[in-house]
Amino acid sequence: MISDENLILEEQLSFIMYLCSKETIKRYKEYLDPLDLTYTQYLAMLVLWNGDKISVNDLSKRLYLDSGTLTPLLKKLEGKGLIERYRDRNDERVVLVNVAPKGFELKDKVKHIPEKILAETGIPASEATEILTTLKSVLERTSVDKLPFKK
Amino acid sequence: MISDENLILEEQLSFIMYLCSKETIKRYKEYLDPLDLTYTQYLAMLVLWNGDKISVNDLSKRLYLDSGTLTPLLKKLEGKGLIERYRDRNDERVVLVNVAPKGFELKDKVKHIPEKILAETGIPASEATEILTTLKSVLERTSVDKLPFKK
DNA sequence: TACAATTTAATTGTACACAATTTAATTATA
DNA sequence: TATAATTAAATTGTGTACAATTAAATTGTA
Repeated sequence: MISDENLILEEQLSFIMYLCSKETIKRYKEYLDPLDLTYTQYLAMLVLWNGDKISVNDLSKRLYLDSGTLTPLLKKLEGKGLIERYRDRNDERVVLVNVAPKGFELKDKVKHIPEKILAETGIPASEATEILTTLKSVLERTSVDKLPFKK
Repeated sequence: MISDENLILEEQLSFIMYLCSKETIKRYKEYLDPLDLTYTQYLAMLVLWNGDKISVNDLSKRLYLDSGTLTPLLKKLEGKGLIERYRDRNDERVVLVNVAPKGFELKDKVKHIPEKILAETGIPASEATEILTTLKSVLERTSVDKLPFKK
């Protein structure tokens, strides 16, 4: 039987997921601040480091972010000299992005952040992998749009 | 052996947690929009519904939000007539908050949202409980500040 | 008891996050 | 082929989220 009293903040899965995300991003902040990168900028760089040039549209699908978030974010990364932005010659609607030379230098500095944070928190890598699998499955079932994970 | 290629966006636990949180909040949005509540406002109301009056400071600890976020949010809830804000007579630094009559009416309308969303996503309640336990444990180990979960 | 230290909210400034709209370019079709 | 429909980014507006600072009230202590 579900009474009103079951509506307790700390028992809400959505709230705990929201806190896990926020607190983890705070952990990243400690490492990213000295590199003058925000967490979202770091995510964008992750995509760009591991690939060739990519359109804003494709990047938005990978990151689950729309152009309203990405456009200013990419302009900031461009302003720092980390990426290059330019219109696609074959389709002038499309804006392509790729890492600039200065952006490649950063990769080595962020490479070990995830391991460092896991170590800090004392979460064993094996457990992290398990949780990752679980949450990927949650995401698949929760995700609203037909994006990469939903496919 | 950890190569650069392990730095793949979709394999980052932090990113998947961030997506789970965002996508879940989008699910809530569908139910909260008609009630003119944002997700964060809903969280604040959850605390207020299940308790007496509370100070902004204590609320901030429950919600893991600082006054920079809470002050404008509470002013909005007050503007909608859902809560009352007033200075504590015994300590004028403290602002107390409680649900207004109009705010109580909303509780019945949000009560079943979490179950509805679970049903939509097809995640069984038993699995949700398991994931909740797992993520509470992650939060405890990740949380930076000495807040409720860290104790 | 004066005054320094602390506490509590509020304020300021930066950076998302996303819905809705707009603009420009491309594609589809009458 | 002219025009309607679609697509891609950018823009606009609202609402967090948080660090840093400020201002007012309270507490601690010399």
